[in-house]
Amino acid sequence: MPSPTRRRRPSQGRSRATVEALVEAAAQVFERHGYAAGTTNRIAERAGVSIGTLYQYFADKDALLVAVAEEHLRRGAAALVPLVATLADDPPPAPAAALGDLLRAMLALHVDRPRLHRLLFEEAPLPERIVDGVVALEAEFAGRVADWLRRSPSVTVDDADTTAWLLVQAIEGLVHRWVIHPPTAGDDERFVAATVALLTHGLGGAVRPAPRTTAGGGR
Amino acid sequence: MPSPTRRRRPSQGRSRATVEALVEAAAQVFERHGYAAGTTNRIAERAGVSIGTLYQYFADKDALLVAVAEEHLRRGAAALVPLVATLADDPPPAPAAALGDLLRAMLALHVDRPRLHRLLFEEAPLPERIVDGVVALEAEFAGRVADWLRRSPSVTVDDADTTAWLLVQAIEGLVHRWVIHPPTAGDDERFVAATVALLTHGLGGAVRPAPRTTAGGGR
DNA sequence: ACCAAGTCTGAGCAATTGCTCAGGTCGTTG
DNA sequence: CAACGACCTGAGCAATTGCTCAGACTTGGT
Repeated sequence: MPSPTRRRRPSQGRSRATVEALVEAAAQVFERHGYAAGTTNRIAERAGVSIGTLYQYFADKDALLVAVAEEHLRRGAAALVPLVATLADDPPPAPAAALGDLLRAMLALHVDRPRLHRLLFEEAPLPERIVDGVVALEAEFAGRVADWLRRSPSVTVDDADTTAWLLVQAIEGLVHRWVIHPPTAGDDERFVAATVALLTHGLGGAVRPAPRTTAGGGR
Repeated sequence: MPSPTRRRRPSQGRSRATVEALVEAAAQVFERHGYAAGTTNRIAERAGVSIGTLYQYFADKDALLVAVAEEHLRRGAAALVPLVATLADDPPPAPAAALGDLLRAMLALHVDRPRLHRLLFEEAPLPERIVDGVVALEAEFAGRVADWLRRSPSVTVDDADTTAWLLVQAIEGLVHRWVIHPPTAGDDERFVAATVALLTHGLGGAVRPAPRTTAGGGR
């Protein structure tokens, strides 16, 4: 039984290359034109095959989108799952280090094709199956983060579950907004430093080495 | 000269009511069906007028979307601008109170029609004029927040500008995600409390009344 | 060389949809 | 009442687009 997104299984090397080219072309066309204006004819043309070939491997336009989303998700999970797993280490990783690593990993996942992820999960009509998968993955991450918060001696939060959810959502959302509308061009480390400081110490954070005892804002 | 989004200016009371009904119908139809599937015929039907009437007041489908966006923005600005203005008070408002007020105001703006704002600024093809307006408003807010951070004696951050940007984006993004995918149903105060705690004190925050003096990163 | 299965082609069908326009209805003014 | 303009109607046009199908080309095994 073929995958629900595929119509025909490629068996020879030639057709496997065709399918790869189609998924890549779909990602490019969707990224550039959006979902509605990303026509199947354009995708086939971009992939260098005819429209008939496209419909031999994909049941409909949605199947193409799903294939792109699955590929994107696969890469994201591959990069983040091991990182999140380290939160279970003993002793638990320090907040600043852990959050910085996560932020840098998320940034790396979004530097190229920044519009694609947004398109996949906000603009385009992904089937519930995929959306549920993402929600489940986020929930799993939040659960592991909550455990980590509870096990960390330097962390004292009232509501570990809600705070963990906030952390997961904030990291994902802020990285997104940063890569799409950066207020200052490209200074990624500045973004990471400020975000880590905000999340670990809040507005009272960023204590400089040996600060004056007088009151005074930063800088 | 008519507004660029309008074709004909309504002069009598009857037609003004028609235009209002059309904008409201467009908001409902776009919210329910998305932009692409929100057909102009359906909007006209929902508003109780014929398709011809719709095109007497709106040049094209985009003009309808722009009218909805402008209305939405008008309400948002009306609710948030006065709140942000209080950040310039002397003495500066306490972080917890100010952030809590902003969060509650944002929540109130999104409890009904949670999908609409997302659709307007993420799915639909808004003209640059509108997007630039939003970016400018966010930038103005971030500027006022940065000033407030610098003037607040209890706040010590390294990079007030970047932190202010992070606060604005985090509040907007987290409220969005909360109203669309709340992990636990509807406990808004819990969300506000946890967010305020995270943003003001970070992971070392939420000091319970009379905590022990034992080790702990808390402040 | 031959053939069966795998692979590819692309003109065109069916359905959707944004939008027009010729003509109708209603309210207001002289 | 008459007439003018504001307002409204809705069948249908033009263009787009997802997708089909009948047949041609390629490959690999015998």
